[in-house]
Amino acid sequence: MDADFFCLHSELCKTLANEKRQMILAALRDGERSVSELSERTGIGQANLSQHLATMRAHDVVRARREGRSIRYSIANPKLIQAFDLITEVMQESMERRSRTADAPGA
Amino acid sequence: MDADFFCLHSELCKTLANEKRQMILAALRDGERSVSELSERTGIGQANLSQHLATMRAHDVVRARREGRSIRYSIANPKLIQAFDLITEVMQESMERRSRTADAPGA
DNA sequence: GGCACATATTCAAATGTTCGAATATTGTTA
DNA sequence: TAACAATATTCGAACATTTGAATATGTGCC
Repeated sequence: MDADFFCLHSELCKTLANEKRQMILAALRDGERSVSELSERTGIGQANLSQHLATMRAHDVVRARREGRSIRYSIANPKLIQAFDLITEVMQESMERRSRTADAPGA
Repeated sequence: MDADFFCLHSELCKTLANEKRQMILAALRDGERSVSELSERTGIGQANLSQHLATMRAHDVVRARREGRSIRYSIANPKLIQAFDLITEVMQESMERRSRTADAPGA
């Protein structure tokens, strides 16, 4: 595990670490969507959406495929969904621990 | 999944999405370490290390425990290691695909 | 070709992150 | 309690990210 490894790894993480990109990924969870569908579903404006999609394409997080007039995006690797869900679990467990600690009589 | 969810989720991701913090996590993988041990292992300076540890503490990514003069850190939730490894796999698969594509005769 | 539609790119301002130097805090031990 | 060792915090400068407005590109259809 050299410096390069951590650099690449954190680049990929950074790609996932953005509220809007997460909304986009969530919208892509159950299948391909066109940019305009994504815009409707997420409420993100056209330009910004396209920018985020470009970032994710560049890091191989999503795939683009033209179909007629529109371009349909999908999640490139199902493991990304697993990772997303794992982080969700960590988040929930940490919130549970927090509320348990706050409720504890000794605190 | 509301806006809050994505905000929290991406906050946690952001905490992981940094080269140095990843080095710290990797150094904590196989057990507790004091700050000075971490500094030696990772080559990160004291102040900066402490800043990153504070960020990770704030997001419940690591735990701190005093032992004698030093403070020993550990990873708060083993699922974080799973997530780290999943992202590693995604990264590797994406690199493999890339080199296969580059080598492909049709390209 | 020329128009309309869908998506991408460029630009610049606002905002957020990272870093080391300096300094503060806090437990431990004498 | 004073001195020390270990860690934490504050500050400001450098750098990176995010955003919408404007504009460009590409595609299908007449």
